[in-house]
Amino acid sequence: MPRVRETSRYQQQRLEATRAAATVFAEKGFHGASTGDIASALGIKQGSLYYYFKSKDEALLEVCLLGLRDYAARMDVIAASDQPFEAKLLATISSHLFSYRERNEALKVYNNERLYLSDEHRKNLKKQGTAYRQSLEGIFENGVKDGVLRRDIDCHFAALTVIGMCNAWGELIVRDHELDIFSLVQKCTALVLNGVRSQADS
Amino acid sequence: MPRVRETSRYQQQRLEATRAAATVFAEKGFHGASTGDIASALGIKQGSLYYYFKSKDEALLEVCLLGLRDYAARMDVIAASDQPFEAKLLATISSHLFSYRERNEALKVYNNERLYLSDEHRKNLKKQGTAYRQSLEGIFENGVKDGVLRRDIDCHFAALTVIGMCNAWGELIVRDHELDIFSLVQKCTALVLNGVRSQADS
Amino acid sequence: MPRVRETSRYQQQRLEATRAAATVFAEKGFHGASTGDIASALGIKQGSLYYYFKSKDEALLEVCLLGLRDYAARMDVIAASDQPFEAKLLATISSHLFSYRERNEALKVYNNERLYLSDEHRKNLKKQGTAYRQSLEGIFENGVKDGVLRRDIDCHFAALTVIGMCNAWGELIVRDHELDIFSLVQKCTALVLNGVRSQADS
Amino acid sequence: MPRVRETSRYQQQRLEATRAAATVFAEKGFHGASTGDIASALGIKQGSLYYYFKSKDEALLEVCLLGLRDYAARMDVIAASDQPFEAKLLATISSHLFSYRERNEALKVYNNERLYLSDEHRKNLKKQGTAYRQSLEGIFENGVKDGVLRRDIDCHFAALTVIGMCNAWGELIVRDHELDIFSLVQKCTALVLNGVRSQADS
DNA sequence: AATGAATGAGAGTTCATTCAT
DNA sequence: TATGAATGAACTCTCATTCAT
Repeated sequence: MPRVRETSRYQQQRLEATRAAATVFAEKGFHGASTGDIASALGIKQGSLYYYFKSKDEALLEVCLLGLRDYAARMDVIAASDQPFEAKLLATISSHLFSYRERNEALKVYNNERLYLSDEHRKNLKKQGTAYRQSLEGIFENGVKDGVLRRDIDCHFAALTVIGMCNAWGELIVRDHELDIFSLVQKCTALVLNGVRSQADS
Repeated sequence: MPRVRETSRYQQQRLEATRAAATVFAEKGFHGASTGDIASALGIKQGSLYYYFKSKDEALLEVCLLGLRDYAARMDVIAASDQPFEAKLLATISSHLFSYRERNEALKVYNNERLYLSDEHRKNLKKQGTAYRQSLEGIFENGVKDGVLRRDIDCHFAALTVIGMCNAWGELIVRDHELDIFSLVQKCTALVLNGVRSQADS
Repeated sequence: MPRVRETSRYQQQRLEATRAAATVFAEKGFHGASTGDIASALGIKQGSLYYYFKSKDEALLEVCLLGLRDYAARMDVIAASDQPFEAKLLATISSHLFSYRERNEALKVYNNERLYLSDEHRKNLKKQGTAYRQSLEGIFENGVKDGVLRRDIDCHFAALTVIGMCNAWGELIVRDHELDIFSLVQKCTALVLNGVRSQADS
Repeated sequence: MPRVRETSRYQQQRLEATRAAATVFAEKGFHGASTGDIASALGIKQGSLYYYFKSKDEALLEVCLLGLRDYAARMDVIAASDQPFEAKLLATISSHLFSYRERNEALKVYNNERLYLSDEHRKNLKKQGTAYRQSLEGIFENGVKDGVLRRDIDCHFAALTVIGMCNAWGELIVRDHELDIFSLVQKCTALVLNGVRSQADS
């Protein structure tokens, strides 16, 4: 079998399979989903799945990678730009929330199921996740340095909170296809920036 | 002669079993955890678990109920009190985050695994979850009415976001036993109230 | 524990337990019935059953013995009497069919479940069953000898057939409590004696 | 490209599996037999059995259907023919008894274990069983109408008795592979027709 | 005389995985 | 490129049985 697996046709099919796996894992969870479920979603037979993935575990890895694709990279671009803090924050939230739409359910799977990966696979992923958080943390730190943000802000805490908030909304985005993400991004950014209290009060 | 399964000894043991199940489900997920895992955590044999639960599904239900115990009730008390908005918000976040400590990992399990409950069991739970969100939403609405909160706040959005944030932090609380929750509560409340931007800027 | 098990009170209770077991075995079969089912039918707890039976197997043995009680003995009496063949046949069928009413479902259990007894227990029972058939066979042989029965009758076959017929009706008797056994006995006897063909024809 | 489970190879193997199940159920009863027993009899591993049957219950259903295959249909043919009563009776008994040989032990299983089928499966079977009895009853009724049978015959009773007798003999046929069924059929028919009493006597 | 509690063996069932075709 | 067939391990659940109380 001469390098069939490098064919672009093969890669195309494999991506389809990964997407199907993402959908199934997102709905039933990694352990709750069977290889048969994924095969069904693809319209092939159970055994045939192994033409695309060496194991169920590898399928999960592929889904996670798909979920993260461009994720950290975009974050770096945002962090490196010389926009003001507000714009960077909005870009971050926007990038994060839109991922949930574009990437099918892969990002949700990454969030919820990645800890079921084999140790080896998980290590590789971890780097990217950490990089993302650190980029965001850096943005906050710069915001403080520039005097745009309050001085007593805990940047680590703030970064984690933004990510957590985005992931919480991500769950709802995946579930509700009608949700207007543009307006959601606005609201999230505004909340993080200004809080809910009326300015007069403070 | 008290009926068997109402013995306080029995109920006591059953609670222990529920706690063990919470720990195991939190770590491995419902489908990833086996009844053997739960039994091991309890120090009994696998089959003996069925003396306390009719099925694995019932165990999950009990864990979810434990996670929600007093949850909505406390929320009602907070909502009904005549404290100012800030105090209510802090009380809510505090109640939510401390639940993650007190209740073992049950609340985390409720958040992540409840959708694997049998349909019937899930229906019963749903009410309590909805009630919680509505209480919180009411608090925000009153805040707006009283002029404490900005007029353009979307209360539904705000309530969901606060819950989402708390749950995101809850994950970390469960994972890191050293985390100082008091300070976490302060930071969360401050962020939601004031946002991160320095006042001068706005 | 000084010979409590010989108390007549104990024996009384044990008989009750055996009857309950008969009912349950008759309905669900030996393997389909659980010791819990029997205990429930008796109104006691599962473990308590072992006060009356050393094992489930012993319970089955007791039920079979109950089903056979007086069974072979009555057959001997009938065979030894000097009534004419017709009377003996009617007595046999009558004794057999009424057993299904009187003995609760024990005789049905004996017929259907005895082969699940442990080897040792089964051997003991076998004697009684064989004796019954041989007695009946003897009655037929005498009938032939006396010229009451046709000469070309195969007595072994005839005996087995009568027993089979009675057991087949026994199933229905157990199931249908309204069945009029008197008239059933008449019909069965008549059929065996005269067949169904109108006399003119032969 | 024929659908998978309709392959003749698959159907062939499934029939083999059903036969194996019949043998095992006949010997140990439905509850007493394990799926492992059936698999062993087939020469495959226990789990592999589920490639052919969705559940043990379905296996029982298949066995029952096999036991009844052509059963009612043959009865209809016999009833519809214009042979004299005697010939119809002989054909019926012959058909019934030979089924016990041909169909492996499936008919015995149908008789003894069908009540352990799930409710739904049992309903479907019931029709066929009832049809058989009614056909036979009709034969008797015609016999009476034609004057071949005695006028006071209870046709319902007679039909049930013949079926019961055949089933009783069926048990022995299954157990004893040497039994001469031709002669058995003769004896059964003669007994039902003429009874055992010598003609002079009546 | 009976029970609460536990056990361990075994059942039915599912499923990831393999492999010849 | 995909499938039919099979496997073996794991899992949930049931149950006969034991025993201290």
